[in-house]
Order: sequence, then C-alpha cells, then structure tokens
Amino acid sequence: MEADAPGTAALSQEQYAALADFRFRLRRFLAFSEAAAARAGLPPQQHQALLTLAGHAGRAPATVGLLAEQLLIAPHSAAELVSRMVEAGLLTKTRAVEDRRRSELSLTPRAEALLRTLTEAHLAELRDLAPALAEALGPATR
Amino acid sequence: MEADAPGTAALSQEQYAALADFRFRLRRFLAFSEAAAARAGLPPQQHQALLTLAGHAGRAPATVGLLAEQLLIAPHSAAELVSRMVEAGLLTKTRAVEDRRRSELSLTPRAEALLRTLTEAHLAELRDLAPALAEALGPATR
DNA sequence: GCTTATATGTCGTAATACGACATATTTCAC
DNA sequence: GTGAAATATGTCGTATTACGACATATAAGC
Repeated sequence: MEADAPGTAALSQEQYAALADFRFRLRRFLAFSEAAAARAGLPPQQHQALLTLAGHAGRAPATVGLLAEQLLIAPHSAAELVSRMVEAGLLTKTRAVEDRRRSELSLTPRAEALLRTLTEAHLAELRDLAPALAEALGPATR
Repeated sequence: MEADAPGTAALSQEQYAALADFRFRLRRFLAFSEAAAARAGLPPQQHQALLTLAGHAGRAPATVGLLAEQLLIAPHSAAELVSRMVEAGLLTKTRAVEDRRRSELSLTPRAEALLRTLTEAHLAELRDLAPALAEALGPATR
C-alpha cells in the first residue's frame, strides 16, 4: 500500500519538518565552519581546498584537477582558486616533471598551521554536533 | 597524556582524511540538492526557503524574519529573497493585521507541487546517503 | 507624544564560479 | 613519427546573491 505516484505521494508535515530541521543543522555547521575560516583570514573555499589537499597527503601529488574533482567545481575554476591561494602564500605550485601540463600543489608552512587550528576546532565542533546531525538524518528518511 | 596545546596537537593523517571525506560527502549531497532544484527551475536558496516554510506549517504564520533566522541570512537579505520569490509566483505576501510591520508568507500551489517533487527526491537520496554520511561523521570525531 | 526598537525594504558593491575561449603538452592512430 | 584529438591549465567578462549603509513604517515603553 501507499505506492503513490510521484507528485501524489502524501508527504507528511513531519517529513517536511524533519528535512527542514536536517538542512537547518547542516547550515549551522557550515556557518560555523565559514566563521572559523574567516577568523583565520580564509575564504571558505580556500579552507576546503587546504583540507582536501591535506586529506590527500600520502597519495599521488595533488593537482589542480584533483582539487576541481573534490570541490565539485570546474577545472578552470580550480585554477583560479589555486592562483588566489598561491598569491596569498598558502600554496606552492610546481610543474610536474613527467607531465608538464600538470601543476603539483603543496601547502606552505603557514597554510599547515592555519589548517591545523581550523581542523582542531572543526573536530571539536563535530564532536558536539554529530549526535544531533545523525539523529536528524534518520527521521528524514522514515 | 597527549593534552597538546592548540596548534601543537598531533593531528593524524587519518583525521585530515576523515574530515575531508565527510566534507566531500556533504558537498555531493548539496550538489545533488542544487541540481534537483535547478531541474525544477529553482535557485537553491529558493528551494531552501520553500522547505523551511513548509516545515514550519502549523505554527505561527511565517514571516520574512523567520526565514532570515532559519536560512542564517540577514533580514534584509530575506526580504530580497522573498521579493524574488513573489515575483516568480512561488510565494504570497500579506501584511499581518495584528502587526502591520510583518509580512506573512505562504506557498502558492505551484510552489507546493514543486516542493513535493523535490522533497520526494531528497528523501530518496538521503535514504541512500544517510548510512555513509553517518559513518563519515563518526571517524572524524575520534 | 516622543523616543527607541522592530520589521521590512532599497541600492550599490564585493566575491566567486561559470561560459566562452585560449594555450601547452601528451597520446594515439595511422 | 606526424597530425588530430584529448587533457590540463589558464584568461576574461558576466551573472548571481548576500552584504553594508541607509531608509521607512509600525509598534512599544515611559
């Protein structure tokens, strides 16, 4: 029973409320994150770029294209982002020797220090928010 | 042991990777959401406004200020958003009788139909993503 | 009734990702 | 191995949207 066609399904008030609540909690986490980055003098996307690169350490050298993939932006947008970050002294860019089309990216010491502080704050915040977020995740799907 | 001062704490490679993974999954969910809204002809923020209002149904009439609060934007930004949505035929705005400063908002039938479709798609997507998201939430805080 | 606070609204500005386009390098078919 | 196609990065002008600074209308408090 209750196999309503799309557009006919009876969505309950509770389902709207639960999904709205989930998105609200998400927004607050993201707002926390942006505020923390701003306090560190970083635009939010630059923070995400640093985190992505740090999380990728140990694997093949990171490139502009990798950043685009992970940040879900177009390659040429990643190129612009990287260019701003190099200018800000957060990244260094080196032409790869095996494939001279690629630029290999790495964090400067300043970027590493900023990211460490930010990551500590985020892990602490997530320790607080994770239970409620996970909770909000459940009801939305029932 | 290991009560390092901020900025000295040893963040493991795993912690960076886990947090990066969590944010990546979040981005993909948000990208799904934006794409779904776009398919429905809605800017993402207008979708969130509709969801917020629908989730609020049954309580005191929604106002521009409520929207600002829930979307974490400034009241005057919410006013602009609402104005665009009224123009798009998604919302109706009525001056409240008890307090003529307030505008009470409600969804048009078209908005309700769009939101229903979108919400169905989101609940389905979350049914898929919730386990992995919840999983990614845990390791990041350990 | 006068001051202060609240709710909404207007306008110009800033930030950033995009589309359209361009260049350099590599790969692949032949 | 050479030309065509694919890949990786880059440039520039544009669009979108939230903001700051400012403004108006209404309400509340004394």
